[in-house]
Amino acid sequence: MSSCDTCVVRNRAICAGLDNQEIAALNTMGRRRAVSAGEPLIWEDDDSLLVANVIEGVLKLTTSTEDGREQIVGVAYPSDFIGRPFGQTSKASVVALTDARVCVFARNDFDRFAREHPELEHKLLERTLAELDRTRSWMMLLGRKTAPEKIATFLLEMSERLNETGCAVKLGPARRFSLPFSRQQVADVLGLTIETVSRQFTKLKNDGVIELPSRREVEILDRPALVSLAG
Amino acid sequence: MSSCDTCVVRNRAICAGLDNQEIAALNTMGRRRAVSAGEPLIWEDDDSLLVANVIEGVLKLTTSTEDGREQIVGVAYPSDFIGRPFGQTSKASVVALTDARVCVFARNDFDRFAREHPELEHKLLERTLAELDRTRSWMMLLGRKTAPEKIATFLLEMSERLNETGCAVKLGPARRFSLPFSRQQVADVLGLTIETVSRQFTKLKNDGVIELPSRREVEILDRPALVSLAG
DNA sequence: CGATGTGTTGATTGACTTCAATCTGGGTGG
DNA sequence: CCACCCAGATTGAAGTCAATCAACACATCG
Repeated sequence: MSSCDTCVVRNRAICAGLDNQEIAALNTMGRRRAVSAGEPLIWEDDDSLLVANVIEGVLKLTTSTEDGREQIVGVAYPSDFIGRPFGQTSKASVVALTDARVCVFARNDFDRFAREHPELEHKLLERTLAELDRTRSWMMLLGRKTAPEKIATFLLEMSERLNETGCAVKLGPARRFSLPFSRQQVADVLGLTIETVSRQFTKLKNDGVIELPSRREVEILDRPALVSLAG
Repeated sequence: MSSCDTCVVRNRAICAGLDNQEIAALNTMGRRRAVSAGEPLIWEDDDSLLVANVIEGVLKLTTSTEDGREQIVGVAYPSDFIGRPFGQTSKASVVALTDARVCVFARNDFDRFAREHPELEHKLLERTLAELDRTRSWMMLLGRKTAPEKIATFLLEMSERLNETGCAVKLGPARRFSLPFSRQQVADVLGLTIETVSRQFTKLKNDGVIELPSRREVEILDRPALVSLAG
């Protein structure tokens, strides 16, 4: 009985496209693990001992300065791959934002397996290239955009990313969604302070661009306005 | 007569480790191209038609907003790989900062060749993962560091990167080097304005941390101070 | 030697942060 | 059941860092 058989991200994760024998081999190497909200999975600057596929939930990748400033450098959704294969240390911490389930592998085992299975490495390469693209466009946001632009861009990105997590069918961007981030975490994504995030949110609400049914809920009332604000 | 035979980055670029037959095949696909300082090689949002290895010189990867703000999202040195394989469009422009020589491939050809040569894809994966690490640590700088910290971090990174370009032997960081960037370009790397960059440079000079023999030259007088300022 | 592009320096402004007070809502124990 | 608690969020006032605006310096090149 293979747990891969029942895996909901089986067709979207890097495992997609592997044959039954390969899946079976991967299955013996990996194991499921639950990570509850707030719990860390990987520590910055630690030896890179494990890698994983996200099955369910959302996790943040962060780097910190010695004096405690934090920057969220990536967000992992279901079917995303996390950890640092082929490297000695992990340059970012990984912490669950929501309760999550992941499929973890010892990095050594995974590295060896990947090198023997070019199709898997290719999937990983495609994913890494896409992540690099996304990360670079986020650099533009961090370096050159104003607070209002950052918030607008963030909300648009959220409304897209949080909808992909469903099924294979490509849905449009969500009109209403539940943020997996606290205000502080939004600030850590955008390179702002919690107060600035709060102020910008209420401004958008007062301007009739969004509605905020609860702390974590966002409803986009005027998407074109948001797009125009995103710069 | 293969031009790869005489290639100075042959043992550091992704071509390293390929056998003679593979090198010969790559050689028929690629061609050398000179790019003079300021000349673009790839345009943002254009179809991704070519990829390349940097043989000599330094190039910048940039993204821009509609209203002309620019952010440098990466810098490519000799032996680095540029362009977007396995993707329809390039998300960043590539422009030469200095006179440069590159070895370009039609993306189609390269993609096909790479898929048939797992060792090459593996090299590319390792490179892409390393670049992602570097990019993420730059996000921390952009989002959370102050102007003095940005400048100090930048100078330290320059003193390291500009020395790796030599030979395979691992040299220590350079004490003195020539920036491949104008003040405006330094600003575009750090998410600052040209005036702020200039002021921070002169402040470091007045504090005896660095010397500025000419506009492009930098000499590090007090590295520990710089490390401590980098935050 | 002027012309032009690049860099520096100064004065002022403004956006975001910081500091501080208050609010809110979900959970708990009396 | 509801008063209380408390972390998270909002709002306000004041401060600061970097941007902007503006003038000038310097080098390179016809």
